[in-house]
Amino acid sequence: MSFPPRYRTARSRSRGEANGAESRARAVRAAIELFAASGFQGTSIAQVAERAGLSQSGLLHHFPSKAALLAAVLEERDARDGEFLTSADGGRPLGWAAFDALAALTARNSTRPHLVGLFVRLTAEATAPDHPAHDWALDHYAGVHAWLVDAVRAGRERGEMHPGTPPETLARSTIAVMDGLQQQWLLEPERVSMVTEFSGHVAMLRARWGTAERAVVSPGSST
Amino acid sequence: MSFPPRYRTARSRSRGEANGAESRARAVRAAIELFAASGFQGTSIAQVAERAGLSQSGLLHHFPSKAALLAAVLEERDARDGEFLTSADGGRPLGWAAFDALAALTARNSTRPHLVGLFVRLTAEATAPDHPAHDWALDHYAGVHAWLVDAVRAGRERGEMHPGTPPETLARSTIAVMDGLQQQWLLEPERVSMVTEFSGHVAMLRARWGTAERAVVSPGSST
DNA sequence: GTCTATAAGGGGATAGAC
DNA sequence: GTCTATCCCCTTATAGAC
Repeated sequence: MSFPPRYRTARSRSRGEANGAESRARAVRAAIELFAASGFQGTSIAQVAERAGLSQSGLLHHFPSKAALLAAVLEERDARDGEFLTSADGGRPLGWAAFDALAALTARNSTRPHLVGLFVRLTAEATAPDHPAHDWALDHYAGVHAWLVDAVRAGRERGEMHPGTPPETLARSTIAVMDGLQQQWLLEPERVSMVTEFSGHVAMLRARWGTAERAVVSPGSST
Repeated sequence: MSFPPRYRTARSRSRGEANGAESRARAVRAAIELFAASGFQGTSIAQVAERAGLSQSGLLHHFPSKAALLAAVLEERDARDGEFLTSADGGRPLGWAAFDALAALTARNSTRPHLVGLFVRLTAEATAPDHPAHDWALDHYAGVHAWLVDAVRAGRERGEMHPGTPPETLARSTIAVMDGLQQQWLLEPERVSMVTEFSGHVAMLRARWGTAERAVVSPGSST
């Protein structure tokens, strides 16, 4: 049992000691930024250490290997945007509300290039079965896909969506649009607006699968 | 001036000599496969050399640097699927025909995981401004985007598509769907059918933006 | 908890023989 | 056109001092 918040004292600081948890957190933040910019394979732990203000071995004290550092990074990432897809009360948005939640997530993402870069690069690398983030990628997609499929089923039952709406296909392609837009936006941030394009996509889905209960945009209208 | 097709003779073979063009081509093929599986950063030129049946220096005789090898790989890739988006007579498909051409390309791609892996990994890496394939990625997206925008404009003028159809947004999101599906398919080839999902997407676009001149799928129908 | 030192190997690229 | 030998730097990881 240790007393939770240990702050640095003048004495400990002069001896080069720091709060371990603090150093660890700095390292994770540094790793997110560097993995985001150059990928996991394209980043060395020495670079991460330098940005975190640690020596390479100092860093490896907190994470036994580079893969362990990656695991910590992924955990942090999921924590940061998993909260976004569940409301404060733990309930999940259903029907069109789920698509609106994704649009909101896209809007937030467009202010966080770090996290987007991390995601785009990592999912591409992690396609390889032997990549340390491979299982994470599988879990991630399984989770989002199931979440969205459930939301569409609920939307159908509530009468927000046509009975013929295909949940799997809708989920799959919507996730694909998000990922593809992130990729294009990273490449040319000034030319591509993730928010506009994704909102357009959702509007189109509403026009195709929405029922009269909710706004159906007719061809030729703006927005 | 050299006499174009130089074949290996028993004598040259015994001296360890081979047709240069042949070795070069083997190297490019090997590089495509390895870059596809592990990315550019994740592949060493020694690995490429081994697969091509050359020593590392033998490989570097044909390509002065690893980046030069990458350039050759990208050139080869573009040659292989650029032909697909222009008809035999050099004309380009317009209106819905362009989307059908993309669907056909998707079908072909699903038999060529090598090229898909190459594309997905490389475009993700190449998002970084200092990546050797960055300019290629910019050109690639600019080209496909312009191609599709033109096709949609033509479709509107022909009356195949509603006058309110937004060319840029439609192009952007369709490309995003393709890229995103490729990514998901690479991760789980057995669970994801690029062809089915992309065709579904195109069918939805027809339902939303198509005019009576062409089939409009009504909600609830299959396919 | 953090450091220096070092091991042990891989990376891209060059020189020069054949 | 291809090879062997070599250079030099960067990589991950460990040992042990403080």
